[in-house]
Amino acid sequence: VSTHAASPDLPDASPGDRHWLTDQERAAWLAMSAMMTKLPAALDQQLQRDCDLSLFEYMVLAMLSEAPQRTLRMNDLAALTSASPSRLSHVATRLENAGYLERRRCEGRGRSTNAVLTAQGYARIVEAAPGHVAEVRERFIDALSPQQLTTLIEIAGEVRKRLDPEGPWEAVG
Amino acid sequence: VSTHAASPDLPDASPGDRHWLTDQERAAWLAMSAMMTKLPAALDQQLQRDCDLSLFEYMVLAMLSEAPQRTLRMNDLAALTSASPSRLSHVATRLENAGYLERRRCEGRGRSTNAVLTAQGYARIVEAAPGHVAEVRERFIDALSPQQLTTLIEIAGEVRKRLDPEGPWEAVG
DNA sequence: CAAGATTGAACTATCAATCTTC
DNA sequence: GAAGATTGATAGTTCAATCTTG
Repeated sequence: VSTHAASPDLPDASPGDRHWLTDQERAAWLAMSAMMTKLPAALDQQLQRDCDLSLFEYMVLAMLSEAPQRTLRMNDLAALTSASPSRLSHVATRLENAGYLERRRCEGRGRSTNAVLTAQGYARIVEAAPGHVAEVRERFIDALSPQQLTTLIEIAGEVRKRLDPEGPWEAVG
Repeated sequence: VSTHAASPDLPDASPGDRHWLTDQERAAWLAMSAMMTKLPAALDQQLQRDCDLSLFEYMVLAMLSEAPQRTLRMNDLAALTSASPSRLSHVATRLENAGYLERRRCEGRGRSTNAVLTAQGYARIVEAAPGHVAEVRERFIDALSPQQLTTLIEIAGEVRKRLDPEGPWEAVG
């Protein structure tokens, strides 16, 4: 019992068991499940080993490095990194203590906070990027054909609609 | 700087910056990244809210429920759930204390340990399954066409080759 | 009082070290 | 001494509560 009925060779499988997913659906889900677990783990390991950064920390610094003025509102940064406000806030505290970013209250109209990448933070991401990108290529991108990449973009788009009832602004970055 | 060059409108972008990934590759990676973060989070939430189980705990119980004798060696269970031995061991301790599984030394030749699902554990997974499967359908499976599912299985297979140098035994379960 | 953001407490995962068995 | 498995310490995430501003 996970996403389908118990194995038929089990003598005491519940009689009411039905197939919840077809074989194809089940295969897709299990494959996706394994990939979602192992791919981030592999990228995390490389970053920890070579750069003493987590994948999430990398994402935060990277998104800031690409933003105009290297600045983003905490709220937007959370959305770009798919993180909860709480998670981002904790990590921002660490990154701020490390000297990689600064937080400033939005002046003028002000209930929001800006995160700004420091020069040190920019140097850090520039240093870390090549190794990370190489890992993304080796473990992910280079494993796939252009057509598979295209389909994957479609797939992720469809899934996002189911996860974010509210709108995708547009392409990120 | 994340997986490609810094934005062109940045006055002080490093002159040596190059495109690390093509637009398509970058889009695929960012889309995948968001999906890998949000999909497990959504499934976790449903299970926590309705069943007081984490997604990983669910997977552990589910894999056991499908195994012959509802029994698996810890090592195999770790592989099936894409977890480190350490992670599985900690969770097994919790699940054992909750009465959902038992651990027994493999008798006869014995450096390995068996995890056995209890009747209580089986009841738990049977109870949790419908809600979980409904969520998997709503957030993932039903968003995709059969063709997309097929491609996704291929994609995950290719990526797995890059992540597990060693062999995939065969279809899981 | 709602939105944006942060905090502290409880929980979970990861890493290195350990223990046992072959 | 290596494989299978576990443990304890450390680090990170989540949840609920809080604080501030419009």
